[in-house]
Amino acid sequence: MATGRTHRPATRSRGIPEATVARLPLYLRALTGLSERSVPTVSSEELAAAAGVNSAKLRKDFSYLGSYGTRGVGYDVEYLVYQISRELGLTQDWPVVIVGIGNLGAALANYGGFASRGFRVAALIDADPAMAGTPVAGIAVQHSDELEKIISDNGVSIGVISTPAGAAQQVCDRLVAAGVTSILNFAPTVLSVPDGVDVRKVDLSIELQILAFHEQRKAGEEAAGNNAEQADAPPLRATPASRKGPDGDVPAVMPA
Amino acid sequence: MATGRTHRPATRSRGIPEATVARLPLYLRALTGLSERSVPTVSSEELAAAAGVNSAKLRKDFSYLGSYGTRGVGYDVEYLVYQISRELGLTQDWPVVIVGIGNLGAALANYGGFASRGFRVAALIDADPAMAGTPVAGIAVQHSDELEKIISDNGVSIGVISTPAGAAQQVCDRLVAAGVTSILNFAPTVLSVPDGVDVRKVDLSIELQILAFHEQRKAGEEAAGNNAEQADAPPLRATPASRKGPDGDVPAVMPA
DNA sequence: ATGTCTTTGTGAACGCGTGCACAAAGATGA
DNA sequence: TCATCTTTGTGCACGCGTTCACAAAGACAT
Repeated sequence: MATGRTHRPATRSRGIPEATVARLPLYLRALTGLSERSVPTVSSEELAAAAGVNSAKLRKDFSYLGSYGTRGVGYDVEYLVYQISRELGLTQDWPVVIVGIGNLGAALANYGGFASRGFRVAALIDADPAMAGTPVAGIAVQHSDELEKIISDNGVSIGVISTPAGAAQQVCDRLVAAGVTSILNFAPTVLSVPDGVDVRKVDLSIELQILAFHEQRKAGEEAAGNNAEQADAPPLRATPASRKGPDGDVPAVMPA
Repeated sequence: MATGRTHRPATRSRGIPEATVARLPLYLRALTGLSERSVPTVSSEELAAAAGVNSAKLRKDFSYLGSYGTRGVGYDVEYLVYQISRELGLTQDWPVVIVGIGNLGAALANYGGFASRGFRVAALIDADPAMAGTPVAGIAVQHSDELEKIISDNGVSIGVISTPAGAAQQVCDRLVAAGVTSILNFAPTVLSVPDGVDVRKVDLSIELQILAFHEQRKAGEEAAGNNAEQADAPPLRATPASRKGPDGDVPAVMPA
């Protein structure tokens, strides 16, 4: 998962653990698939396999929602779809604005999964006056001057930021001031928001770096298998290449 | 954060906790900013604020890497940048392939943060023959027939999947068979991979649903403030709207 | 009606991650 | 050289999340 949790100060919402909430969409997706194939009931074991989790975990997750299963049989697919949808708040309509219609913003606007489950793109907003009026995914881009009015008129409470990093905090502030209380941030920056506002961030670069770490570790262990010494030595695979970053990435500067 | 962790079977790599690894890129970004402004040293308190974390957590994270600070002074910025980069494996070059050049794939190819830190887009691959040869972000798209050869020739170990959900598992299998051992998955599917292959997923839809949950909770609590009764009742804000899904989303079916 | 068999729901144990609070370390100044 | 002051590094406790293992519950057959 490429998501970064941000400050949740031990506020277990209505008794449902945050970790469970994060898995509910996963279950919902698996259940929707079963529903489309007209499967009437499903056991915790089967559903867990489809969602890629442990069956005990799944049962415990569902137990936070209530006793929706039938012992000896399993769970009623349609009923569970409805219960999870309701718990996640997907039975109501969520107007969403996307700010920053570059490559990524356009991709998000075109993303089918957006509209499919209660989320409706209320507006696309960009700071470039030249973009105003241009249709993207069938919706005309509006200039950021209109931001406050759009939020207010449409009762938008969820905003997506896909601007460059430099503009993100400013856009965030305006969204919050206009009434947005949930933000999905794609810009590589730490956003600071007042209490009561939720921020989730999606950061491609961080995900890649985490993968690189594990990749390097695999290569290091492999090399350690050949070598006799402890794996504490630097991995001796490939050329270190001595990266020359833009800001003078010198080999190493011993401190003091 | 919009990332989904996937199966890490308690394999704390080289003693560095997974949670710490996930934060290292955050620190690195903050440090790079300081480095560009030629700040020589930084205290754990300052750096923690810049990265949006607790200072004690930051110090503990760094303690897993070694004792790189100087008591009474703080951390040498350049030195720390180098150490974290090395630990994350960013001092070497990582060729990456992106499979599925739709809106999202194109956005990823154009994403600057990609190339900036050791990651190099080795190839863009798409299944549509009509796309072959089309330049995206300055790189000609290649047909998926070439996938195995590209992976092999360039020594690619990291693959990004931005195909539709239906094609993801198949692409994943081919990538793994060709030698890829780390996958960043943008398709809304659970990928199954053999042991030794790392998968991280980025799922926009899941992030939005988590936000919707908290948003609904806020609205519910607010309503409970006005109302006298317990907050266990359904939130009475806005119209439930009775979503009519594509697959017959009837109000509710009581089980048995 | 009774017994068997399947599957849920959960009590309990364990491990990881977080944050407090403080001792150790070193810089700085007299 | 010695005292003071700042900041690191970490021992410890606590809470959340995960997993095991099993009793309770219900379906189904006889």
